[in-house]
Amino acid sequence: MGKGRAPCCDKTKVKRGPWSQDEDLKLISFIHKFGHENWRSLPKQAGLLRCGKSCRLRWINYLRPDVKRGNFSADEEETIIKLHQSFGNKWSKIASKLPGRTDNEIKNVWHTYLKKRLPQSLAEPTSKGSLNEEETSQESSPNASSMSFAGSNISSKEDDAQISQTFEYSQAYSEFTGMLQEVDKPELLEIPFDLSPDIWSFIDGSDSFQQPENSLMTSRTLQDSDEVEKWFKHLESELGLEENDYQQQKQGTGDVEESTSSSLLESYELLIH
DNA sequence: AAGCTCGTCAACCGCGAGGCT
DNA sequence: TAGCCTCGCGGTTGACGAGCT
Repeated sequence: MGKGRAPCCDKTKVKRGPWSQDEDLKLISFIHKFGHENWRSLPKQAGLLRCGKSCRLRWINYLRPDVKRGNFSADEEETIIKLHQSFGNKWSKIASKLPGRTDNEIKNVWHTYLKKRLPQSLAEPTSKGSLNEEETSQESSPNASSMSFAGSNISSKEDDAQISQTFEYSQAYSEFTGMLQEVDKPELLEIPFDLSPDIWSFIDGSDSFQQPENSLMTSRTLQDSDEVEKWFKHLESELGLEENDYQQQKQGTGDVEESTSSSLLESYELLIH
């Protein structure tokens, strides 16, 4: 380890607190275009006054397309309780067994709700060391980085075995596994309706992204105009926008842009959930 | 209606792990 | 091998809304 800890960012120069819709859009569209190879440099390249950690958290916990929102089902709650018995406060571990759920979300649910539902004895994990050393060493596979969602890495075989023992409903578990494999496919990151770069420029209201030098993302090929048309037709129906509005936005008046950016974000959320 | 308390959840913080030079 | 850097994790905080007095 190095001496001292370099601050992750200059806290006087970054924005903190809740994210605005505009920031969300910038982050979404940047990641859609270029991926998230380097969280530290991402905010600068995306034109965000945020620290990389903040961007990463926002993406993982809220913005990524496969994140499942809304109340936890009884099955999910049951699963969390059982997994907590096995793993203790290994929230990312637990999250990896619940497709679309994030460690943060599970942690919150546990502390605010599930823990209180259980008798004291059950609210504590069965043993501190239930997650053995082998498992721990296998946890952070470096190659999980490029598309590693906090909640969607495929588990090791040892984990699988343990989980299978933990679950009585092994069938449900195998369904989970199948879903996880799906979720781990990078292409599922894609936002519905494959959009052309032009559209993304329009959505975030600028062409100001700095192309990362070593971006892994291949540049998107221009989609045929049918796709674009489909997208706008969909937006129009979702948002009740007139085609005129689109023309105005292309010319770019501030107010219209702002309201549209929020509408588009809503639309995006509608589409992915 | 106003003030207070409590619950929820998004976001922040600090640390350890591990890769790279 | 040491130092540096980034990422991911888990604990904690704080804003905000709902319910209660």
